[in-house]
Amino acid sequence: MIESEPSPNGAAEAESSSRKRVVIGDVAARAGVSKSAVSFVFNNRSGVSASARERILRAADELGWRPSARARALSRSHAQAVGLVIRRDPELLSTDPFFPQFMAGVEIGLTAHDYSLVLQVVADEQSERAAYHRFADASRVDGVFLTDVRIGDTRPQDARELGLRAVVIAPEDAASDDGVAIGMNDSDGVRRAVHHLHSLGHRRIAHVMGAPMYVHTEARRRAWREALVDLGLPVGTVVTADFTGASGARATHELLDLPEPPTAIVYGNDLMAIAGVSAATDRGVRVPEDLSVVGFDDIPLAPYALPPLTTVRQNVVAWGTAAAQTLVALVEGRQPPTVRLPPVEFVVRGSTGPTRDRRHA
Amino acid sequence: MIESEPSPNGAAEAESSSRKRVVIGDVAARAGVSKSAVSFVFNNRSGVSASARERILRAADELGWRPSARARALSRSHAQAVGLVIRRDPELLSTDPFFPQFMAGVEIGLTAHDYSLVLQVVADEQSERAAYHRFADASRVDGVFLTDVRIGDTRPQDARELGLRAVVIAPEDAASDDGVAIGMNDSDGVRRAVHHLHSLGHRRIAHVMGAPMYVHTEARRRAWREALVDLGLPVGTVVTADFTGASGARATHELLDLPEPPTAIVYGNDLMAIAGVSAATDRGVRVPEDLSVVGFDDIPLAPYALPPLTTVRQNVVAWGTAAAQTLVALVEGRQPPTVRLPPVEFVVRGSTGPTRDRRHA
DNA sequence: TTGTATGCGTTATCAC
DNA sequence: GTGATAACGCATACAA
Repeated sequence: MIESEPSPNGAAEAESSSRKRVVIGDVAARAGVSKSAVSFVFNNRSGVSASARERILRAADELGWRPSARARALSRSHAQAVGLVIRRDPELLSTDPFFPQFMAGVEIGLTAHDYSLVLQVVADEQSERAAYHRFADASRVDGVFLTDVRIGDTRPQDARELGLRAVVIAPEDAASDDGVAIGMNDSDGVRRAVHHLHSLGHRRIAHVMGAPMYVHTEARRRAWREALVDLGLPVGTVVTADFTGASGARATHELLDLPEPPTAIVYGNDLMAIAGVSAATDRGVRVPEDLSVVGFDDIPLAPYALPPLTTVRQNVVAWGTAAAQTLVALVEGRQPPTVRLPPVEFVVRGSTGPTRDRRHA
Repeated sequence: MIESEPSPNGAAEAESSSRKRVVIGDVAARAGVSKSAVSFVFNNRSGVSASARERILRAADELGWRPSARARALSRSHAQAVGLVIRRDPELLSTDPFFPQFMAGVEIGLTAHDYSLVLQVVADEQSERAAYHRFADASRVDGVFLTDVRIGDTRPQDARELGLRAVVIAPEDAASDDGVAIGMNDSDGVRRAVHHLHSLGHRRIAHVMGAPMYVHTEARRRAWREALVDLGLPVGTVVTADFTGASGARATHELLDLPEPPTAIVYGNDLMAIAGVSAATDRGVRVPEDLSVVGFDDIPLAPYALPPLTTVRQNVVAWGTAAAQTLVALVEGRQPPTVRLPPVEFVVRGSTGPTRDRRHA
């Protein structure tokens, strides 16, 4: 229970908004010790007797004092905060289930260490660079999360040059050795999707990929391709899209216009997949009778799509927590814990089904 | 273009990660002035000659110096940061288009003033209170945004007692006088939805509302009711849900089980509406032939739902920007600008249609 | 314009 | 090992 009401014996002058801020000296005076003693107690350092510690804690509690993050940041040269720069088009930002979940997970890891998360949402690359510079130059944060990693991304090096610690969130197999990485496992989900489709009898399995600049886009495409090869299936057509609904619909039309259209499509995310179903339906192609569709993300709407969407689910919250723990450790100069991320789940719903010949068989 | 490469004449010792942090004194020395002069220039204050200003800016640029947010925060007793505490269930968080867009808008308003946004995602009320206390006690932020305002919410008062400025984001008509508010205009959108349905011949128009604790839930319900009354229509059935897909589906079944089921339903958000369509379809009720459906939010998926969803769109980004400008002004003791928010839009798509008798007429 | 005190903890140095 | 004292971090406010 967090209560900051002034202790009854504290003082009658309290409660007025003009109450002076309680500072470490007040606590020290009340406990009859020096400021350093108070500081030591609040930083879990030895050198304070049990009785003194007791008095100090009580005094602090009675006065409602907590160390000022501002003063602490200055004297420690340490912001006790980490940053997240999100570069996304506004439209994509509000569909993407990644960031909200990731941030929720990050908080779990940060709150435990009393770190704050400083957020910056930007629209383009120039603002993104500026954002990292602001973080570093003004010493607002000690480290940053790097998400949406792009091919040839220089941010890991940039961060290092700016003196920021960084944790890269990227597909495992794309994780370079530039700094510590939290590995996503997109490939596994896509592989399972392809295997699932194969087991339903599909042989022409296409892929609609997202914006090609991202390493996770490429990771998913590669996983799709490799799974097909492993299964001895022909490598199907891949169409480049950009994760938006409009692009997913367009890509779907392209695929269905082919002389030999696919009987199944693996999409780079749920939004494109659902838009793809919509596009297919518009032209009389039924899902899943004529076309099976697999998404990626398992957005909360996926079960309510018509038909309910078969898709890949990852535990993004767990990544966030792991990334936060890692970054805090890095910032504090500790060895990052080895994280164990939960495996991806493949969720079979109504948008995938047996090929026509199988069904008739 | 933001570049922090050490000036060519800067020093050869640069680039090493062990470079000492450049401080204001270094800039002052290089420019041959006092620290105060440098400070004045960087705070746009008079008292520095044009030539000195010139030298100072050049020196700072060459050294790549910018005032440290940490030191500035301490000496100004001002964090130059504002906070946003998001309390949401993980599931709802990742569907809600509100927060990403709101945050994107907030950034626009904050970046202009060089403020940072500190974010905290929490799961329950106790953590929420703790989060505000942490913000205030540690002086991490100067003000906060209060979103998802609940009925009988004490956060405006709490914030004041904690010494935090606050901007409340709530429906216009629910805005109390506890602090400054940015008025959302949910009512207008709902009213237009009801009028739209009425013009299509609907007379039994139900409402599926979200979690009843929020003032915006209630604002939408009231708007629905008042619109019906204004039009001389009977007040339909209202079912309480909680903004999740599951609750929307359940509520829809409840409504369709009525002896006289509605011919149209206005939902509190798009997720429930789409889940409602799914539920209706499952039991053979066709949308829009047998049932018209209106959502709220216009999520990016709305155009790709089957059928495409008729819904209400608000410019949440604009709110965010307005809220940020207002909060910064408040924090800096200025008169908040009068904001002019764009009106809501009502987007008619395929999920609403004429009633059966109209169509046959 | 400049020197200097100030904000508030943290930490190195010293004394017991 | 306990504890106190003083310097430090860095920019800003205010008197000079």
